Amino acid sequence: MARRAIRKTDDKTPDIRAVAALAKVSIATVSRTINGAPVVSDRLSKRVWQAIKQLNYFPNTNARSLVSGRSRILGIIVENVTNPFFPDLIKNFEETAVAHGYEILVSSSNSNPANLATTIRRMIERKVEGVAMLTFGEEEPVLNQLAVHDIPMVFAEFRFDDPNVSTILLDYKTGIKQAIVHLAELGHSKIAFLAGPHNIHSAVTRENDFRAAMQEVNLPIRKNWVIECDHTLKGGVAGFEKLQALSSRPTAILCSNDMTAIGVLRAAYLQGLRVPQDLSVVGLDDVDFAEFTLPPLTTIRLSRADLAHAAFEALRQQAEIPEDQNKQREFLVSTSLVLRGSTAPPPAGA
Amino acid sequence: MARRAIRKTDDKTPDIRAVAALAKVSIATVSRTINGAPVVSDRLSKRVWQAIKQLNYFPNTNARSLVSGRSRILGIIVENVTNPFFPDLIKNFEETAVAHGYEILVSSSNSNPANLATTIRRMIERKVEGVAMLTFGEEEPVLNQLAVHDIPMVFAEFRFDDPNVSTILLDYKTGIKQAIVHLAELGHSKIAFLAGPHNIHSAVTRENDFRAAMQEVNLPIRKNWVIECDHTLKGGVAGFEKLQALSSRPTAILCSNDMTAIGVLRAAYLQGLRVPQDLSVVGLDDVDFAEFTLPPLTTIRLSRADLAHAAFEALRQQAEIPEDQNKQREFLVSTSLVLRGSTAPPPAGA
DNA sequence: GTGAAAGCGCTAACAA
DNA sequence: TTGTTAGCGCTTTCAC
Repeated sequence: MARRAIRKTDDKTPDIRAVAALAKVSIATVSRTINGAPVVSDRLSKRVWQAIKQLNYFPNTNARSLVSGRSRILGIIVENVTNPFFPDLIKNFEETAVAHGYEILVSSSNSNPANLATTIRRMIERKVEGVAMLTFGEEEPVLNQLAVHDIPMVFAEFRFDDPNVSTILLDYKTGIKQAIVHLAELGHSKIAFLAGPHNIHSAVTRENDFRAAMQEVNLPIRKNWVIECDHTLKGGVAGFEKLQALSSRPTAILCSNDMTAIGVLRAAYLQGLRVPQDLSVVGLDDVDFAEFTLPPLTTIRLSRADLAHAAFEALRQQAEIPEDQNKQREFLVSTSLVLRGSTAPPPAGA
Repeated sequence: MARRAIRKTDDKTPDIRAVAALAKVSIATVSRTINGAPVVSDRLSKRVWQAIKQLNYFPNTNARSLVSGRSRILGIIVENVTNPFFPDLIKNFEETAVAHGYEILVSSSNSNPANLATTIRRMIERKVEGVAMLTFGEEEPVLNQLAVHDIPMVFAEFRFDDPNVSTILLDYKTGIKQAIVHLAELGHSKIAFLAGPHNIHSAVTRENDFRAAMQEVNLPIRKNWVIECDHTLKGGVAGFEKLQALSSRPTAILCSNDMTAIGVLRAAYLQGLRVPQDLSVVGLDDVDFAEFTLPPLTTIRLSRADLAHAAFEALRQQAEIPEDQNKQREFLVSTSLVLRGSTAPPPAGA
């Protein structure tokens, strides 16, 4: 109570009224000046900015949001697994958002339903203006809850016919084709594919694109050489061991993601197989440390920056473009091969 | 305008008044129920929760913050370099914060002064209740700006005598001592240290702790074998090459951080030196992919989870414990050696 | 072009 | 124990 009284007089952080008083204008004029309303005269505007500086005034975002109904906060939900792809995706999304004056709420939901519910609640309570759900699976529960609250959403590889929902399509085809061509040009014809789990859209798409690319360059696809793994390092190790157990082995392995490829690198090393001399390995994602592996991993880059930008842009349009106008509802993110040290011509005898 | 009218009647998101009306109580009772005030009778409380569920009501955080003066938002500022230590630190901080009902604002400030200013502005405008500045340097500008706004802060290895400021002390000594003892027990006596840049407190501390540990186990410190690097992979490569250029070379290298160690791994590999048979390497940090390097890196773990917890706890106490009560102002985070595959006895002839 | 005044949805006195 | 009411700091009509 005493404290309250003191603050009132002394160290109260300045509000819009204090600025108005100092600039000898109304609070409406201060508000207009700050928000760049085109009507304020230069004379008053100057006085206002001067007062703002003098008082070291910061507008209160809460009050602003409360009255305007706009929070300038966006949510992002990703898988919270050990895959280093996602932290980097969040970082890119955050940077883009902040550059445009938005804040972000990040979800750590471990594809655990209870966490997901909490996440959604957090986002609704903070009045997010849009949610990017970049999980490559399990979109439905989020979709349903958020739709009720009329919150724009963007998904990856998941289409839904609602004006509030945008989709980012990932063009794996281009990068995968480049990788297969690269391998073929090196002289490989025995190419295996370590696939991702079939319950994830993106894994299935990647596998299909591998098959298509192989056919386009007229290379045979051996049934034994396409193995479902789980997008983890351990899965890569297991996949590699299955391949090694075969009597006829591939000279090159394309992996559905980088973690799988890193598992292959590890397993090959332990078995005394040299990469790339004895075996070529290609990943997909281009996670940050793909360049730090030994040898540095040749991989298909799925740019997190591009993906993040697309997600942000989709949400921004939903939030800022009036309902009756057309907005882009589909975005395409491409991939491309990054050559590093894990590919070489097949060994002579192979 | 038409839209406004429609929303007003039909699809307006329910507010506290709607809940009160449906439950036939006052809005104060609804507020008390939601916030767990101990005075509400079971009878009314039940009616209120029922109404909340029925209307699918979510409290508006903006309104709450506006009136209560508490945002339940914390800020975190870290270095935004390629060092993978930091994203993980953020993730841990975020998880802890969310678990306690806080949101976080992340700074991407690249130790660029303009970005820093923007970051601080963002945080002040959103009324953060505390800021964790885990940059290991450049604390002063933040300190000064935030102090004016009476915002609690926590720093790493940076003490400042203000009731609003807490400090996290990092006990590198324990882990470094363990590493040196480990190496000595393996038979190494020729141990080099690839230091971090001397303008970062933590780098200096690490180097001092290395020197102290060496003395404690009675091992000589060769001047040539302590080299200032820059905590990057490239710096590690350069440091290794300087060591190799010497006529007398170490059999083991302790690095000031993991990125440096990974550079050494890389450079050693390219020179045909086998780790750990020909050379033992130890890192410090235990970044996520230290276990994915070849060989997996033996390193001194500085737990990001512990650091994040300490930072959160420091801020939480500042925010929640009344001014006149004592709060913990110093926190200690320890380190410990993690044995993996990059250390072994020195080669026979060495 | 500018100002007065009405709330945005909620919490916390204060009254009953 | 419950209700009434006064704002929190701001944006936005609506007058002037």
